[in-house]
Amino acid sequence: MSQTASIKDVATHAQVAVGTVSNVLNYPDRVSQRTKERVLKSIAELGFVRNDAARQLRAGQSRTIGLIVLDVGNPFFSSVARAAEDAATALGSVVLVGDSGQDASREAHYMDLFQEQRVQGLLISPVGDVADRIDTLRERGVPTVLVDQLADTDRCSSVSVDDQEGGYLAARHLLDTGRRRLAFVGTPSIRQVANRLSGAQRAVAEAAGATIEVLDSAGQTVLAGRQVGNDLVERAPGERPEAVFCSNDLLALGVMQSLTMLRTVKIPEDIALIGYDDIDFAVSAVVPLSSIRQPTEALGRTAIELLAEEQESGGTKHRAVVFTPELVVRQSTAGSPN
Amino acid sequence: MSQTASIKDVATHAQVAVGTVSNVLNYPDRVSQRTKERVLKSIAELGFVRNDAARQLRAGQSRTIGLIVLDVGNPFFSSVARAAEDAATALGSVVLVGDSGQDASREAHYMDLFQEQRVQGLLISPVGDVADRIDTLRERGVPTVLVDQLADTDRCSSVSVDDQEGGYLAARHLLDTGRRRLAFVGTPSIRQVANRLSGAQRAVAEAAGATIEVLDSAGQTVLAGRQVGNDLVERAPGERPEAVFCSNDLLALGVMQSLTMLRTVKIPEDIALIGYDDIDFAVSAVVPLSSIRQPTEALGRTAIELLAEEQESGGTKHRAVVFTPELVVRQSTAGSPN
DNA sequence: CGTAACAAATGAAACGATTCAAAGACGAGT
DNA sequence: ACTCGTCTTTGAATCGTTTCATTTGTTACG
Repeated sequence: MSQTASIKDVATHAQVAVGTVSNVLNYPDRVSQRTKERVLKSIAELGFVRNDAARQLRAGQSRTIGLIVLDVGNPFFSSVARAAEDAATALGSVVLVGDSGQDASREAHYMDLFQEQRVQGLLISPVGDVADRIDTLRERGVPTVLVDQLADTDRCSSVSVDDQEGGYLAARHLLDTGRRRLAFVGTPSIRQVANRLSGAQRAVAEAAGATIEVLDSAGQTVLAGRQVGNDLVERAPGERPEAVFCSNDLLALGVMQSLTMLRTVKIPEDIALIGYDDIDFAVSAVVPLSSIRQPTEALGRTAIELLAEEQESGGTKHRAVVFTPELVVRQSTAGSPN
Repeated sequence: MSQTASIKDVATHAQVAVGTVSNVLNYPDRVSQRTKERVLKSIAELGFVRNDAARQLRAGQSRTIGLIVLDVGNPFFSSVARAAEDAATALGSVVLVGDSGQDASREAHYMDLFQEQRVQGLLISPVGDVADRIDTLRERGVPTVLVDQLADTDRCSSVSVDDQEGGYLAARHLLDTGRRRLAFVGTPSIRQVANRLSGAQRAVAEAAGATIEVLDSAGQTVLAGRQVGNDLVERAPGERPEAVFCSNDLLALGVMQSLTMLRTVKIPEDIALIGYDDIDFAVSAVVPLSSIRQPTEALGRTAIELLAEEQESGGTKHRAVVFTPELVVRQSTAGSPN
């Protein structure tokens, strides 16, 4: 009673064989009504709870799906994670979320962990170069889906949003409102960020007399944004960009905090500001933040669907789903300069 | 090579006994340098990865700690979760996060799941009444720590923040700035929320001529807050409260969105607004949001510490750690009415 | 009455790691 | 040469499930 009862204890208590108890649990139809009742009663009395480790050992695979994100504190990722969880639950699986915090070693740590756990599959928004690692995982029968990053379809599946297009939309919008000297804030070592930047650069190249400088931030958090904002404030007014495109909303809100705290710079008159992701908090910012919206629910849901497809095909067929981002204009990019 | 190698395969390949391979992994000192090298080489060549299920089955316990929160999308909880993860990692454990979404059945689902996984321990911020369930868990050797809610110390340990005090601080602050007709927004069915409310009521009782009405929200999200805000906007101006205290910042930001969208109501002149948790986004809100700050990192870290204490004592000794919340005043509660 | 057909229940084997008592190897001391 | 002690290695037993070939029990039919 005090310690955990095993299936054997249940069998003894109900006076049946262990196989019968297992059948009651897994194939109730194979068992007669009478014994079923007896077994269920014993289970209740002993407070028996299946040991998942034993089950998994026998099955050779777990009912678990690993998800590695860049930052769970970012509403974008927590939204994707929740959608994935819901979709997985519907399939009888569970999602384990690991937070790499944009750190390659933490990412590797979680990959090791998930491999030891023999996860059904892996969803990952990678920091480092994980292509080789993913190949070996696939060889071992662990299908992987890249999340928020386009993959080579003959290596693995992916769900992503067209980041180049998103970057283009953002920069184009800033240029359309008359700004010429742009700045990009983010960590281009992350592929998604690099793509957003290159989209922005394309837009700049198309516009006469436009320039874009890159400000590498220390991370993609509110705090990192605040730091960049402080640097901007310290510049001579003429040296400041007319518009800032941040690679995500957290950064943008951080920049906004710094700029509005020191009352010298006005948004959007002096500096226009646009973010990326359109998190819930963007609309209620000091100056409501323009942003690029991504379909987070669709990303999470589709990731699970693709994983299921991979499993069915035995990891041979891959598919890349690409969603289109959407520009959301708010006050932070209103009007035109001067 | 293609499928996963077991310890037996490694043993064969390295021409040693399985026990030796196990020793290389767990007690390297017991093995001679030469065989150790040979075994490690085989491990690398075969790409062997430990099977956690088997290990866990033998050990009878996993290296996993379950954490059930009310809403991972809420930065308060993701911050607590991250702190707990970091503390657990330092102890060689892993935290699995389950999101109950304030739903008792989802909460029960995760409890079942974690019990099947034979987690080392459980951290939970409960929705429903889980006292009995926790008792049986303890009997089965699964220590539990209540997070963000005070527990009876002769039943289980807990880390919390004094919610009554927090509620008192918030309401008192509103009253001190001259407001008399207050409103409380939240879901008092959640214990924490109920405590915040009762603290606020105490403050109101102390102030002459002050009243507080309770607006039960559908959840504790930005969306739920927006709904409440819309209701407020539709009231005749004289019917509106002079100050609103929301049981968390998400709700407060939602209310703020509704109020500022329709330009008729001004914050803080017409309605003052205060939230709870002091999430990162509070400071960068349209009108910077006053709030009650809670020490999230300390909560997460301490939860893990208490769990360790429970484990050491065999679940016999319990301790309740209570932190003190702190009032953070910003523009949303500035000045006084009229 | 014999037996075929089907349903229900049985229990040993397997999954992959860890543990531990026992055996083996080797050198030092007598 | 023999014994003792230390260090290494061995391999069977174990954890709690699921699976599946067998056995047992029951009913139907010729």
